[in-house]
Amino acid sequence: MDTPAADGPPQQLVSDVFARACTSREAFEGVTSRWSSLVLLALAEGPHRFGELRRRVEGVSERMLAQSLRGLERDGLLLRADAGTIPPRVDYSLTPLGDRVATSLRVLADTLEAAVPSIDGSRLDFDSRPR
Amino acid sequence: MDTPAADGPPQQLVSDVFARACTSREAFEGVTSRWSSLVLLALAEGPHRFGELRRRVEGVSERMLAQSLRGLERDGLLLRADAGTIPPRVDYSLTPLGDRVATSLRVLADTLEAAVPSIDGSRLDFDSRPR
DNA sequence: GAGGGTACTAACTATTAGTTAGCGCTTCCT
DNA sequence: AGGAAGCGCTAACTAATAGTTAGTACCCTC
Repeated sequence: MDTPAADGPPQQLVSDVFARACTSREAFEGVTSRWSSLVLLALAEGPHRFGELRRRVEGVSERMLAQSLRGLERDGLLLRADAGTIPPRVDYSLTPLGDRVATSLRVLADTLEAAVPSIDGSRLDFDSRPR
Repeated sequence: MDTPAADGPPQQLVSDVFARACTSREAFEGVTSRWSSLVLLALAEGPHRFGELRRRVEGVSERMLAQSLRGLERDGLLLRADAGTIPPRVDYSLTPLGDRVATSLRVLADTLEAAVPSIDGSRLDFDSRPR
């Protein structure tokens, strides 16, 4: 942060995902990690309880789900609302930042879903090639 | 693919990232995996050679870079052009699909880069909270 | 002629993800 | 009334995956 007398456009991005120690890279890795991205996608459809997420995100274990939720909560992408009742009830919902992130992930997922035939073809071709 | 006589909008998405065995989920995981996403981001800035990518993507090992490149090539997201010369020269560039994917990742990265102060604050707050 | 760059790969180890079991409590089914 | 299932986790253990080190065969610069 050494911009002594910068009078250019309001804000300049000083953070860089390519930089190993940058918060944005850590957050990027957190967001794109296997289960977190799917959790965000699920929450983009509306608030969910723990068990609902577990069922929605096919194949996630309770351990990984809990871990992903903690990470996303820590980065301020989602809100955890513990009703404090018995039996327990905890609701998860996206913050505005989480919603923006989830929106980009949705675009990505849509692109990939639409490209499935192309991808399948490419894989077949690649795998049939020698070496 | 069981849409016997659908006459609605041209194409309907039948693939679902939430489904464990779906190609789109596999591709999604491939694309969002730790190094692949960074490689795509780097290639979005233009074609790169192996060594250039290695230097651009801070912290990647040659093994992981090679592995990521194979995966992305297999899914048809990038093109590998081996000059066949000695010393070796291999150029990597994005396909149209890879470019679309990289664009979404760029949006995601921009969002996160801009949110760094917010994320740092959230982390500090989260970590200072008891338990 | 020593050192570094080219694009990798094989073998080994550290880290991380996944599995299993359990917690105290409630509600449903019989 | 007894048993099973669901709730939201967590600890301990194991399987998978990521990262590290070293090596390849050749070239160019100092």
